[in-house]
Order: sequence, then C-alpha cells, then structure tokens
Amino acid sequence: MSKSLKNDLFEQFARIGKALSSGKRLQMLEYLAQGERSVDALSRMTGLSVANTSQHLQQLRQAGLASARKDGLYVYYRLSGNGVVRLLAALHAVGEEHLAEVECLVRLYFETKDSLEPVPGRELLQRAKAGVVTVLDVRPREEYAAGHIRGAINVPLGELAKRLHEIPDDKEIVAYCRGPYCLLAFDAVAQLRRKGRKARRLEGGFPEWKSAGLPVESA
Amino acid sequence: MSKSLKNDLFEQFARIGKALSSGKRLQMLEYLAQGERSVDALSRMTGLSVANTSQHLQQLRQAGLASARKDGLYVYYRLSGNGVVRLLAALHAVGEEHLAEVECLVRLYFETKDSLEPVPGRELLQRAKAGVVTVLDVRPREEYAAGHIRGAINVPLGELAKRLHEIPDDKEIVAYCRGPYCLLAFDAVAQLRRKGRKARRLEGGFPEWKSAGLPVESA
DNA sequence: ATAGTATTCAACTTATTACTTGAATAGTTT
DNA sequence: AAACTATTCAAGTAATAAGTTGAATACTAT
Repeated sequence: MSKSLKNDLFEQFARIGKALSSGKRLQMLEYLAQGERSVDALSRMTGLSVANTSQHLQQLRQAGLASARKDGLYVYYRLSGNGVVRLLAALHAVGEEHLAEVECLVRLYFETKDSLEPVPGRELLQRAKAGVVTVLDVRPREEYAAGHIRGAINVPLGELAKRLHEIPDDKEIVAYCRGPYCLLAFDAVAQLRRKGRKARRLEGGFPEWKSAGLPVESA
Repeated sequence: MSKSLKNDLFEQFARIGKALSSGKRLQMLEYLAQGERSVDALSRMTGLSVANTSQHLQQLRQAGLASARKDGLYVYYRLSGNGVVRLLAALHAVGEEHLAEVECLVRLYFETKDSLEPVPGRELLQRAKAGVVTVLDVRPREEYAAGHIRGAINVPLGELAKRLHEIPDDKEIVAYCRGPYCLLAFDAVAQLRRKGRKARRLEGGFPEWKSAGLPVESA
C-alpha cells in the first residue's frame, strides 16, 4: 500500500479530529444536533464573538461535520448528516468509558450513579403507548418547537419548579434533553425526585431518538 | 445548571478530539487496532523518532484511547476498548460520507470504481457454498478466535505478505474485517491485487454478517 | 556490578491554532 | 439610494502543539 496515499488518507481523517478538538466546537455541534441555528444564535449560546463563532463554524464545515444554508440575512448551520450524531455519540461513549474525569464531573453533579439509570428509547416508546409514562422535554421552548418526541410535553428546566403542577403526578416521568451529555435532563430528574416524583432520564436524547427513526413531531 | 461544569465536560471530550487530530496518531490507532504493539515497533511502522512516538502514545493514553502494559524491556500499547474501534469507524464513516477528498483518495487507491464494489453478504454465502471463493478474515487472531464467518481462514493483515502461499490461488478471495469502515480489508484487497490475486471486499464486516443471521463459528 | 536496550523526560525551536479587531460583503428595510 | 444587519475576511498577537535532541530511568543479560 502506497505510504503517502495512506498518509494522505489519515490526514484527511485528522481534519475531522481537529474539528472535534475544541470544547467550544463540541458545544456548537451539540446545539446544532437540535436543529439548524444561525451564526448569531450560536454566538449568543456559546458566548463567543460573532467572528470567532463564524470561524469555528467554517472549520466544522470544512471537516464535513456541518453545512450551511443562507436565507436572507442569516446563515443557518446544521449537522451534515446522521453519521455526525453517531460520531458524537461514539465520542461520548469513549469519554464515559475511559476518562475518569468525565465520570468524576458527572458524579460531582449528581452524587450517585444509579440515580442516572436511563430508560432505553424502545422501552419508553412502549410505555408511552401504554399511557403509563409522561414524557417530559426539558429543553428550551424553541428547541422543542423545532422538533420533539411525539406526545412529549415541554417544560424548560428553568420553569420546572413553577410548572410542576402541569405534570400529572400519577405516572412515572421520563425526561429528556439534547443528548447523553446534555445535562438538562439529569438536572430535571434530580429536581423531580426531590419533589417526590418518580422520574428517570431517557437514554440519549432527542437527536438519538430521531436518528433511530422513532416517532417525532414538531409544533 | 452550572455553566462551568458543562464547559469542563466539553473540554474533557475535546481531549479525545485532540488525540484524533493528528494523522500520525490515527495511523498508530489503526496499527493498534490490529493488536498490541511496542513503542519501538510503532516507531518503525510510522517512521517517527522513538521519543516522538512515545509522546504521541502518551497522548492517546491520556485521552483514554489506548492503554499500556509493560513486559520486561518493552511497553506494549493497545486500544483501550471496543468503544475506540467504534469511534474510529464513525470517524471513517463521516470522512467517506462528507469529505470529497477521502473519496478521491480511496478511488485513486483502487484505480477504478467497480473494483471497490463490495460483495454483498448473501452473494458471498452462495458462492462460498459453491466452493468458488476463499473467505479471508484479516482481523487479529484473538478477534477471529472470538467468532468468524463459517469457513473463513484467518491471516491477520500484518502477516499477509508472508503467508500468501497459504491462500489458494485458484479462487477469488473475499476479505473482511470489522465493519464497513475498518480499513483492514481495503488494505488486504489492495495487497492481494498487487500480487495478481483476484480479490474483493465483503460488504460490511463480521458484526454485520453475524447480525444478519448468517453462519458463524468460533475457534 | 557493567554494558546494553527500550522507554520516558525535559528543554528547546518551529509551526499551528484561538481569539481579537476593524474592515469588507451581501442582503433587507425605509 | 441610504441606513442597517448578519456574516465573512484579513491581519495581528498570544497560546498551544509538533518534533528534535540529549539525558534519565528501568529493565535484561553478561
């Protein structure tokens, strides 16, 4: 096998690795995993300057992870395919499996590990059909509107305490958010349990659910 | 929710991305995917200085992608788990899907497009039953032992040149490895063709074969 | 012990990358 | 057309990474 050709191939794959080598870019990818976002919106979400955000996004695009669409004054970026979601999931899995620091951080926040036990997607689907669970989307309103699990109700994390009464208290609650390492759902579960509710977290999050072909709807 | 905690989490995942951001390190990972290797061996395979190789390996270890075992004078590195193989596969998948350059290089490597054409599983099964193909497993010995396609012979990629005489030269060879984006079988096909053999690659790899319910056996 | 080998460490140089700033481009609104 | 907005470009600085070199460590064999 030609050495230089193989080298070139690895260098190409390394471009993708480079794109994944910044925490800010991973954060952007996580936001993009929810749906398309303008540069401006991402800049506000990440707290980076607009120019800097734009540059990061271009790196993601050059690595083939994101693509862009211009509509009027805005440029909307999105993930370029489900392969990217799978890549991010694999990254999270390795982090969880092998980086002590990741586990440490998660525990620091949630105290015990078994309280994190997630509900697999297909199990949730069955139990939702049977009407024995309430599916709770704790993401911000816009993200819910852009697409959510069919039948889920939306109570953004910040409003959870105030709007607790809107959630039926006779069923188990399954909360979800942006993905396995988006911490919104963890937080929601912790809050709900503190109020005496029976709550668990969906394994993965909305992007995983969607890319598994499970039923979604948008408002 | 603590913003800094979330940030820290993304920074941890970015450490893995950093490890994947160098072509040399990806090359090392690919070699390690074939089995454990000493620093010295990897240094020779990659053409890097020993000190440099050692430093790269330590980065891989710190990112949780590789781990090391000392035996006498040598330190043997290996991938730290199957999650890493999946991560690399996802990386390859995204590369092939979204980077035009990758497709270009792969074609350049195989010259014509149809020579890339993989053999579908069921076609292989029929032709294997008819006895007109040799099924070649180019994964490391341990993986073959853990389970392989029924009737396949195992010649790990690294031993292919030496053990070419063990492979019948009157039949077409169909090589397979870990999955659609594992590069072992590509490499094997290229090597075999250079030796004048008629060789193709199985579509997918062992996991896909197995989960399709096709016949497997373990040694 | 001594010599020899594999690996790692530490200091250094050079190349990349992150982020900022100010200006340029492209599209919208008045 | 003029004013305004979102985005990108270009140039610069500060931080980080890659690779080299020579020495230190750890183990083996004589």
